[in-house]
Amino acid sequence: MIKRFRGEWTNKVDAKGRVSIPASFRRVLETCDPDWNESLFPSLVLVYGRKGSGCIEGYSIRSIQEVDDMISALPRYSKNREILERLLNSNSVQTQVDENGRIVLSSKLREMIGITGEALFAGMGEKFQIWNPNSYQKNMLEIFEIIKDPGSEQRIFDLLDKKTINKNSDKDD
Amino acid sequence: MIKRFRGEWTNKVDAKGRVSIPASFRRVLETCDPDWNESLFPSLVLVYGRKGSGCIEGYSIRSIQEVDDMISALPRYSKNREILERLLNSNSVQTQVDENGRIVLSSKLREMIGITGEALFAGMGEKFQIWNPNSYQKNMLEIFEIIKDPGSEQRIFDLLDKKTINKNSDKDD
DNA sequence: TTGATTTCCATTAAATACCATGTTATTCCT
DNA sequence: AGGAATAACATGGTATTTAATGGAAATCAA
Repeated sequence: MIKRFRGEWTNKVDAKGRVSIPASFRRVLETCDPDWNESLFPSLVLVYGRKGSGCIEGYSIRSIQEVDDMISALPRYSKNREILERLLNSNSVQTQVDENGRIVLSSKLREMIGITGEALFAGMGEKFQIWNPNSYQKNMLEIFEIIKDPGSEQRIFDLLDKKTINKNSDKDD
Repeated sequence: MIKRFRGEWTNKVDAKGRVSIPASFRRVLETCDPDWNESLFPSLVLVYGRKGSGCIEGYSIRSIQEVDDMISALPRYSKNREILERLLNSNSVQTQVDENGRIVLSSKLREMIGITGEALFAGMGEKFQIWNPNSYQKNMLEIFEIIKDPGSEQRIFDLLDKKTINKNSDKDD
């Protein structure tokens, strides 16, 4: 059973905004949608509220519920909760994969991330991202810049070391 | 029960990218795939994101889950987590051994490590690596260069001494 | 009615399943 | 222990299925 979004896939976006969700991503959406069964098509949530990010994020139903639960755990009338509700709830939309494995990106969403003819899907474990391919390439270059120094790359991979994870996860930004 | 990937094996890669997984590696993949039983074929994850490495890394399901769990333990929207998701999730793909014991290396993957007609599999304990045979040979030469000085070889093997492992693992790079 | 959105159908390129063969390794029997 | 029978492996070729995508018909909305 596939449970995590993996890999990079580039698909065409037509004039109506239709784009295929990579097949392997659909398998994840299916297993992570509690209402799904083999005769219907999985739902997902698109979040466009992380403004600086330059991409749209796609969540499985199970995954967005975890985020929702964390928001719900915050004090009900706190300013921080209000902000998170705006960025993750107001600025998002629930949709459903169609019978051909596609979703529709509205013109509003396409303009927001500057998508014209192609969309790049990047698996990010519990969620995925949709990018303009050029923007994605730039973003990857920024990441390689960050880890260019072997020491800093090692520090990041050290986060995956059992002995150091607790120590380091505190000061991780 | 076989638990670790061991040994070096060279197998043919055909025009479609099909290549046999060494039989002993399959035994490891089987016992380390929680969904596996004798009537089906084990899954695995190929990671191509460690750019400088020159090889693709293969993980059993159990092995990649340990990595995934540690990533999931990091703060959900942190920069470090995003970097690790990119290197280990975006730059990876889940696949399954077929009934003949083969997997398919896509042309993208083959180009990435410069594989044409043959692939060398190197057991690395909890994971394995796939190399162009020539690149692998060069990599081994680099390793022999590092341990050429008997003192430095000894220091590395000293890491396997129970009394020194904790002290040394901190500054291990 | 007309413009936009959604459903349905068709095509083709790619991925996957299926079948066959030679070769090596293992088992079993005498 | 020797040799025959059997099983497992690596690998090549072919057939079938699925994915991605374009276009048309149908539905909805203003």
